[in-house]
Amino acid sequence: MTNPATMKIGYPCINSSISRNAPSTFKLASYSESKLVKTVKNNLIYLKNLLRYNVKNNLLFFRISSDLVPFASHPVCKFPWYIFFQAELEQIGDYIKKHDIRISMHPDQFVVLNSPNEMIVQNSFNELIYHCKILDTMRLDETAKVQIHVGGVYGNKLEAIGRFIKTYNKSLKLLEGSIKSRLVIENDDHLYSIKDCLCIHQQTGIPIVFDSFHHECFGDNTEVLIRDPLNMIIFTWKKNKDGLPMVDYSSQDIVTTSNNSHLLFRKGKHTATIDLISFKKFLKQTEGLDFDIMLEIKDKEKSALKALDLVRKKYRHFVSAG
DNA sequence: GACTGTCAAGACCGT
DNA sequence: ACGGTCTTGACAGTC
Repeated sequence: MTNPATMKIGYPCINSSISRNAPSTFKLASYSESKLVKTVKNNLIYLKNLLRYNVKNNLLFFRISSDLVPFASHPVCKFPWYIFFQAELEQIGDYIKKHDIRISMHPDQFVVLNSPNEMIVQNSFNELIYHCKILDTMRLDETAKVQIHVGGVYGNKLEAIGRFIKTYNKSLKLLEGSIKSRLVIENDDHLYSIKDCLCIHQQTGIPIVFDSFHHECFGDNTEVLIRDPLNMIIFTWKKNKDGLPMVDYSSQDIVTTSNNSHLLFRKGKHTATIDLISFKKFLKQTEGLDFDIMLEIKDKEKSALKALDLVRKKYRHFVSAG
């Protein structure tokens, strides 16, 4: 049985029921140190409010926004924000640890470790260093992960995978911070499948995040199995070191087409809110497997609350017994 | 106040 | 070689 006492439910980056009192970022052209300090200060206040909301509502898995410190990995930023805001970051870290909140971060598509272009790889390193610096300064352990996609294919997937493995095994450990121990890879929707990620795992030991939506989109799957691939990635996580496996979940937007009477998936589109019938099916298919789940759905915390409610009802006997 | 173009960054695809 | 698209929110400028 999936254990509702350990499974954590969360959502990424923003919460639509918590208002902001100031801009979260600004344009590069208007960069200044004072603007950066002001913005980060506000972002940290927002993050604290958001975490308090999450604790109050039992949403104990959260993805911290990559925009916490705007332009942190850009050459324009020489400001040692991690020293300036050290006390506040530590304080947030203490709160996270106190309430046992699971944390992840997800750098944008610009992190491409297997690019043939050295500059792009270097920029990717800088971006990873930035992400880890946040988690390190918060003094979070290795269960707080930074998830990325494998990258491009460049006409030869085998070579591209080879470059990824070489970079991971040789270069990443030379970088500062906890990058190598925090990095995890996620299957994407058209280039690297779970199978491809497993191939990389075999030669690196990198844990794999299972994205159910990308898995459904990948290739021409007519009948998509969830349980088998999920079962395979679970063993890529070392429970004591990495924590529970992470799963990204979102539901397909189903649309009708004019020239076809069947309902078709429009690949890559997310629904506005969680489809509880699909989610129920997902829970049924994954019964007995232990993981934390991140709901990547437009209305963020609202869907997470609906999902939590469903899980609680489904496992009422467990919760009341435990 | 509403609307719209634009934003640091990459890869891929069709033309 | 080049522009559009992916995806996406929110800033910033315009009316």
